Amino acid sequence: MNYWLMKSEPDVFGIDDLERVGVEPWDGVRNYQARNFMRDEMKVGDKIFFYHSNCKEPGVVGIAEVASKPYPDPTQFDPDSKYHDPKSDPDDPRWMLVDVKYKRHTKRTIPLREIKDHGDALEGLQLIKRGNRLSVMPIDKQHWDYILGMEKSWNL
DNA sequence: GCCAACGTTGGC
DNA sequence: GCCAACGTTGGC
Repeated sequence: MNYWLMKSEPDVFGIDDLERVGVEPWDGVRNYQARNFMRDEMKVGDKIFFYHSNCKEPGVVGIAEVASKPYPDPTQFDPDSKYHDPKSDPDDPRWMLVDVKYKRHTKRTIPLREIKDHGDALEGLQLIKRGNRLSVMPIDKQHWDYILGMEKSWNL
């Protein structure tokens, strides 16, 4: 069992949207490192922190789960999609994705601000490394448990 | 809206 | 293969 964090902008597709649709193909990822995680390492049933980025209060807002094996991102072949990639060969697709399934909202938003305040316990967490821009990243089990524990504690 | 950090592109 | 230019991410 692997643990992940996936970012999404709530203005575009937030945790409420995921709850509404239930399962969502995680399309539009155009970063090789993030793709490699989805293509090579994700397994059905892996746990995901759903993270809101680029918004008023960035942080973990929910739990999701990997719901499919990797398969080619259809938007790469769609000329009308903003994710269209004319250089991708249909016989050897460049971009792969997995389906993501809603599990639940966290009891509260666990803000990035607060996660950073626990930097000692969360040493090595990619999310709080300098200049981090990865939209899909692995999380150590111990970090997963620690952050999950924060959803119930309102004091720092 | 600003801007630092980072990935990608393309000329050479 | 180098690296400057450019575009994007994402916190603040």
